[in-house]
Amino acid sequence: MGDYPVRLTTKGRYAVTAMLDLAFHSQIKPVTLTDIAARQTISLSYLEQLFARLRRANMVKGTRGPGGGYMLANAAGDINIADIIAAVDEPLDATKCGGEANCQNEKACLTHDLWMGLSDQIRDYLKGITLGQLLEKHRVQEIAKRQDHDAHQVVELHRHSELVSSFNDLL
Amino acid sequence: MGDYPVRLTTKGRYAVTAMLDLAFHSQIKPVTLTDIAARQTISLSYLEQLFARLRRANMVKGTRGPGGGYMLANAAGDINIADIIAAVDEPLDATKCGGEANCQNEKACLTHDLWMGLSDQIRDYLKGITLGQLLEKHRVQEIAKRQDHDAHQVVELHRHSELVSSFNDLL
DNA sequence: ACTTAACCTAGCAAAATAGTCAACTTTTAT
DNA sequence: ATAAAAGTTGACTATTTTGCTAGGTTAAGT
Repeated sequence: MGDYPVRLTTKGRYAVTAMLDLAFHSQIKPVTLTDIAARQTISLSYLEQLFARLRRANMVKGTRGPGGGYMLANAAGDINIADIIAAVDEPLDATKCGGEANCQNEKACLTHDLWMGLSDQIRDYLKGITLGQLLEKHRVQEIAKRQDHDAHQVVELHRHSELVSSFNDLL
Repeated sequence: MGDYPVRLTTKGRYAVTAMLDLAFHSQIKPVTLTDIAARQTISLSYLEQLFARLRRANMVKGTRGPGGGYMLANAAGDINIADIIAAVDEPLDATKCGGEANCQNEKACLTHDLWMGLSDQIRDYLKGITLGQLLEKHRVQEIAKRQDHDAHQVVELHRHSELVSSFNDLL
C-alpha cells in the first residue's frame, strides 16, 4: 500500500489536534488560525506552516478578509487521521534497500517487509478513524458524563476484534 | 491508559526491526549485535543504545563473552510492538495542561483528550500484535509462496544459500 | 593469557522540530 | 478609497532528536 512507513510524531499530533479544533469550531463560520493558536497553545506561525500543507493537500479551505478563516474542505466524517498525518509529514522513504530487486540480502529485507506490513496495518487503522467519529464519540461521552457525573466512559471507536481481524487479513 | 501519547518514529522502527531480527535468529543460540548490525544495516553503537533500553525494560537478555549475545527475555508470542516502542522512546509527556484539573480552558483540553483517546487506541492496537504473530504470518506466506514456486519449477535453490533453509525450518 | 562480546561513557554532526520575524497580497467593511 | 483583517511567503534561529564514532570496562569462554 504505502511506499513509506507511517510516522506518529508531535508534528502529526499538532496537525490532528488543530484539525479537531477546526472541525469542532468551524460548524457555522470560518475559524482563524489565531483562535486555534490561542486555544491549543500552538504558535501561530507553526500553525501556518502546518495549514499550508493541509491546504495543498485539499483538506482545508481558507477564506481571506475580515470574517475569514479556515474551514474543513470536506465533511468531518470524510476526513480521516491517516490523511492528516500524511499531509504534514515529509515522505522520507527510508527504504534502505531501495525497495527494488537490487537488495541482495534476503534476511535484511525480511524484517523490512515485516515492518512495512505493520506500517500498512497502522495506516489502514488510522484511515478508518475520522474527525467526525472522534467528535461524535466525544459528544456521546459528554452526554453520558452529564447524565452520570462520575461515569468515566472510555472512548472506543473501533472494536478491538475488528482490528485484529483486519490485521489477520493482511501480509 | 497511557500517560503519554504513542510515537511512531524511525527509532521505534529500528527497535522493532532489531527485535524481529532477534526473534528470528535467536531460537538456538544468542545473537550478537554485530550480526544484527550487519543484517539490518544499523550501526553497532546505535544498536547498543537501543538494546540498553530494551534490556532495562526486561525485553531482552544479554550474555557476555564468546558465544554470547542477546536473546529474547520472553517468548516471541509474548512480546508486543507497543512495549518495544515504549521501551526505546522517551516518555516526553507533552500534556501541556499538566493533565491535572489545573487546566482552565475546557476547549483546549477537549482536543487534547481526543488525541489521548486516539493514542490509547493505537497503543491497544499495537499491544495486540506480537513478534510471534508477525513471524508466523510471514512463515505462512513464505510457505505458500514456496509451494506456488515448486508447482512451476523444480527446486534447485537449496544450494543457493543456507539462509533459505534455515529460514524455513524455524517456528 | 587471550579473545570475544556485552556494557558503559562522552561527544558529535546531521536532521527534524518548533518557533520567530518581517514583508507581503487579497479580501471586505466602512 | 482606505484601512483592517486575514492569509501567504521566505528566511532565519534555537532546541531537540537522531544516528553514529571512538574510546573504554567487565564478564565469560578457549
